[in-house]
Amino acid sequence: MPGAGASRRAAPPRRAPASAKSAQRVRDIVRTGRAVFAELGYERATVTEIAQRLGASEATVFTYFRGKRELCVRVIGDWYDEITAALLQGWPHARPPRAQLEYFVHAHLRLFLGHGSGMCALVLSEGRDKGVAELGAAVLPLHRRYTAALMDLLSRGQTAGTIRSDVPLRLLRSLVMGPMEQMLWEAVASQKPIDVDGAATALGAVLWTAIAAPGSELAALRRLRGRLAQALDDAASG
Amino acid sequence: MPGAGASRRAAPPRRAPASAKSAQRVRDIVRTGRAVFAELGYERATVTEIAQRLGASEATVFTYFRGKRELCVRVIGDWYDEITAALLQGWPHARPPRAQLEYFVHAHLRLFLGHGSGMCALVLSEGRDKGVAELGAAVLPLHRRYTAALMDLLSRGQTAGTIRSDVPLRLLRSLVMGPMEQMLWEAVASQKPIDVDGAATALGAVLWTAIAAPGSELAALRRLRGRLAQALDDAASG
Amino acid sequence: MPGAGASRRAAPPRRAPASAKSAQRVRDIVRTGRAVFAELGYERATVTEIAQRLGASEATVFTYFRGKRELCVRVIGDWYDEITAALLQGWPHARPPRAQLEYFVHAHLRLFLGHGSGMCALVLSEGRDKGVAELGAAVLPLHRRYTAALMDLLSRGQTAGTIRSDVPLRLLRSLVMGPMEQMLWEAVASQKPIDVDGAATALGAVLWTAIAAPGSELAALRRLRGRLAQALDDAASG
Amino acid sequence: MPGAGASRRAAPPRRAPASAKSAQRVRDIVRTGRAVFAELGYERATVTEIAQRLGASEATVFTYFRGKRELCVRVIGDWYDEITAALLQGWPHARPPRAQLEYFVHAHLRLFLGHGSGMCALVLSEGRDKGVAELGAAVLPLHRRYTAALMDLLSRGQTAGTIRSDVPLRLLRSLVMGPMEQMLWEAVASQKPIDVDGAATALGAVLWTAIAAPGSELAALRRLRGRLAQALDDAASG
DNA sequence: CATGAATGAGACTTCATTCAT
DNA sequence: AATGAATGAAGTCTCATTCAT
Repeated sequence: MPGAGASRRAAPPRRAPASAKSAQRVRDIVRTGRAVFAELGYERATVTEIAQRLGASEATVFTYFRGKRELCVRVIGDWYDEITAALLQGWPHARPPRAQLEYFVHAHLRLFLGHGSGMCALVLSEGRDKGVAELGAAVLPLHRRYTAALMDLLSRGQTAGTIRSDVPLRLLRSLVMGPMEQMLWEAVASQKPIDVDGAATALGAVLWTAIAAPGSELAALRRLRGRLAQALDDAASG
Repeated sequence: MPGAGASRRAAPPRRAPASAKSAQRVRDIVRTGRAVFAELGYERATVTEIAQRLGASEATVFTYFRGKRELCVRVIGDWYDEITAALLQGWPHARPPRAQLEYFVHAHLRLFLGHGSGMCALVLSEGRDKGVAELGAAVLPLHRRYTAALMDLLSRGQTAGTIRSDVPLRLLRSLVMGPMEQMLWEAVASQKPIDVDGAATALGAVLWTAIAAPGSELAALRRLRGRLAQALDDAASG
Repeated sequence: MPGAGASRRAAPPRRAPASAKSAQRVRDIVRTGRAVFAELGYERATVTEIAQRLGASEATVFTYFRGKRELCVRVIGDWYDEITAALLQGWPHARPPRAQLEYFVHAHLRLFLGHGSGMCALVLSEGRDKGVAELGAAVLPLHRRYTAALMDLLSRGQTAGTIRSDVPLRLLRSLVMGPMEQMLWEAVASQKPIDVDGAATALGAVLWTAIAAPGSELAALRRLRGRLAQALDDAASG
Repeated sequence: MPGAGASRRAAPPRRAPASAKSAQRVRDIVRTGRAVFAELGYERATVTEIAQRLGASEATVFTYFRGKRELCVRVIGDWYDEITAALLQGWPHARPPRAQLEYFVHAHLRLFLGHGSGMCALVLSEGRDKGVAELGAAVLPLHRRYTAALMDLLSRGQTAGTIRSDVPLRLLRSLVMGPMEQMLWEAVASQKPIDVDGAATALGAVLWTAIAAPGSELAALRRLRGRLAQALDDAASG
């Protein structure tokens, strides 16, 4: 454990990214790192490769980042910043919930599949790897921030009565995000570009019917069935 | 019927697994490999670790498997054989579609989270890693076989009119599998055992409403209400 | 008079330290370097660390010193200048040899263990490292200068007859310095402050009896024994 | 009894050194490692160099040793085993204390300066390095074991009255070992072979007078003189 | 059949040092 | 005079994989 002396600096590895030049260098490295990580995944990506594409030496990368993992965290964070901003920028606040959901579905697919879908695979796969726990821990809050608008939409929908309230919010989120992730994986696996718009429209429609509040009679009947099932259970076990 | 899955094992590893002793050796390696891969993930698992737990030398592993990747494919295949068999064995063919769906949800969560959820993480995460493309390619048909019964159920449901037909079959599958995968990830990430039964029941109900044919549910519920009222009447007057 | 020691600094580092400002800069670097080298030892100390504590850039250090090694040599030289001056300043020239020896023992321990004993370890350990041969070569004359007063004392003692003359001067020095170095190492290794005064007093007494001239009869007898042993040897081998 | 050094090698790195071949390989690596560490010191020695001289790959070294540090500890331990055994093997238990001391001085110089004196510098210098704390910690008990016979000698001498009792045992040891270490350093620094026998004889004599009980020496010498005179008389008259 | 032993190919990381500004 | 920035050159260590016995 070299350098175990006294109070070394926690944040930057060696150089303070104060100047404009330095900041630009950091941006370059992050951009190149994104390309390599997206293309190869975390484990197969090497700092050597990143440095080569950057036209710099490996040491330069380590001048700005403490290591491969930190760079990857930064790359993912950077990407989330970007897509979160893009998501929010176009959010149709004025439109009805269903339109907002459709916007989210649309935007989500488009953003995650943009630029070769490499980042999608990186985030969805390595972000959960047990081998790199810190990565997962770093991704979680970013993802939460990214889905915050959706959660807000669902929550307000429940309050307003347009979205079903018989299901906890978290499950609603899974109901929306889960199928989308499936589609994303299929797209990534098939390696060929899919019709994002078409898929998004179809998915949006389906998801809405899945989470929308049912008609009043249907809702009442569902409640009736639930109570009946419960009563039967009680009678059977009591 | 373990090992019967598809046409894996295209070329024999190095020598033909002819004798019974050899077959037993293969089984032992696969079992040990499953433990190690489940515990550490693909990248962090080492052949050395597997050999050590096996009480054999690394070379022995390579006597029966062409390499780490092939062993992992075999481990996953073996596991899919197991859970697919378990899934089918208890399948309630005689019961109505909704019950079958609920069975599937239940069984799926239970099987994927069984024995420490390590295999769940392995399959869901590394199985999609771009770094090990062959792994993903090998997992896909296994997963298809695993979900075949569900697809069949959905397909027949559409034909019978109990499941909505306004959505292509593949999307329906995503609608079912996606939310479940979300739950699995949450369970894996939280590291603590969850109430599988409770979650399965809740999820089953929600998923059914999401995929059921709208009209059919309403009609079925109305019938239920009618029969219930009749029964009450009979009881009162009898 | 720091820096006056011997003929160090054969070639100017890079630019002539002409101005007063420059001289001050050199002093600052040497002071900071002493702290870092003392704390971490030669190998583990880094120019980066020194520059950071200095609040300057690494390049600045190289502006004034040809490299890490040269800086370290200078740091050690500076330190020797200091302790040599301190040693001589309080030297009790007027008092008898034994008192002078005791003063030396006292002062030596105090000086070498002062300020955390880091310099003690640096000089005793790294100063002899073969990996940094130049360091050892640079330290030797400094150490000689430091012990010059002791040598003088011993020499005059021999002449005066108060210190045994049956032992060459160099061996006498080892007889004095050796045990002290042992004590210093024990102190450094144990990491805890020792009772310097007590140890010095005890050591001083012992060392004096070890180097003091014996009574005349004892001395004569020792000479007799020596000649006898020599004669026996000659007879045996001749 | 080489190899008897405590329970080092807590867990082998990867391969169990069970077989004879393996044990031989370990011996070869340790021998080569000794040469390289002795020649270059700990920091400047590289595993690459060791492997090259061994005619093997670096990986082979790491197969048998967890790392550079562990190998160095083993090298030093091995060396101490050797010199401790050699020291004890020739120990003149039957002879008087002074002869034993002279034997020790002789043997110590010879052993530490044997084979190029590289190990001497390694042990004396790096063994105390703060940078490699584990090394120092590993060397200490070995050195204690090495000096155990000396300590025993001193202790018994005090009890018997032949060695001065006005000084604690530990200080006595410093009084003996310290000057010897000084001589060793001078020998190492000068890079040229010294007259070990001559130096040892001189040093032995001096050290004895430094630690012997004052009265006892005088008495012994008087007896010697008496017997010598008697012998001369006899020879003259006979 | 089993394996002990060896290793090639790299991965990540560190640092003293240079140079243009 | 000062330094921000870049890097060459090593260094330690890991592991899947091969092969002779």
